[in-house]
Amino acid sequence: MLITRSTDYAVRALKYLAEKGKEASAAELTQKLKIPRAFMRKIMQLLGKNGFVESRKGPGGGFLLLKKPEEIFLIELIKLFQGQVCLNECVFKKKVCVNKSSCFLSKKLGEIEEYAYLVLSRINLKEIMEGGRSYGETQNN
Amino acid sequence: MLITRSTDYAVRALKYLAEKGKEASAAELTQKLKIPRAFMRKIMQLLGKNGFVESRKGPGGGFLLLKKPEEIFLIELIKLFQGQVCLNECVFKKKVCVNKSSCFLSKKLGEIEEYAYLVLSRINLKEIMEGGRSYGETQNN
DNA sequence: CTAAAAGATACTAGAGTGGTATCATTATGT
DNA sequence: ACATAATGATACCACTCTAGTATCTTTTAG
Repeated sequence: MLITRSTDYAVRALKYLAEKGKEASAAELTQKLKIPRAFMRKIMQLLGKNGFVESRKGPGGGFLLLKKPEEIFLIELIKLFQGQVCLNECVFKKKVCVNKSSCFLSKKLGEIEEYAYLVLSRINLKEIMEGGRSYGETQNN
Repeated sequence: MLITRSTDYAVRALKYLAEKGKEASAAELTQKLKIPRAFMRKIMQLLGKNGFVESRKGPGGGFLLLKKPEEIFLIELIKLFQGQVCLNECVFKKKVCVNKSSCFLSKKLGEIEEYAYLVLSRINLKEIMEGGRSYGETQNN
């Protein structure tokens, strides 16, 4: 899949932090974004380890956004939560044929991959926040 | 994933049948294409049920291609072996957000999806056969 | 010192993919 | 008629990935 729930939750959480402009705890994120708590915590930990947010323990602690929204690109989050995006190999996890250079089908799939990679590389959090007011504000699953 | 092994095997089998121009048994396909026999049989059965090939039981029986290579589109095989391809919903199985109309991210993912769908819809077996001589002739996995 | 937070880590459930196995059915050739 | 060679139908298995849970430890505010 192009985007998994983990990546999506990460985007929602970062968006929330960016809009709030202040620290927020996992409990708050859980409540506001209606994401399972334990899952949210795991996601925040990974975001913390990778420099997207800073964490503070203890009462009143929580997570603080470390980057500007325009510096956070979707492709980074996809790589972080769904694994390395290696062009012409695993973006869509195709295992089609060994003769990549000469195989027509592989070339066509590669084109799709490149297009996807390009689009995903350009999307940043700022755009997501501006482009769709509703993103992350409602959800059913 | 964009293309699974089942779909890939189906393409290889159809390509083989098209090149041979005559009936071939599952045993022959298995041997020539180096695809696990039981798996190949399952794939051929599905191709048979869906009008791509005709099957003949009994000694000397096998499978005969029913369509012209240029009439077999990759998207059909993908739908058959990987499920319905519903635009803006399941091509990449994204479950991102409910507000599809207003969500920026969903729109962008939809663009990728559309592009992929378009490319896949245009690829037919004839092109695959002509475009890459090596397709299906070697494989390691 | 207590409680509230995050850190670390291990575990579980369900779905999808890739593949196997078995028995039933049909057709061929002698 | 009969043995055999083929497909049809169907059930099952192993592995991986995603989504989510649970538990125990560490840090820190008041």
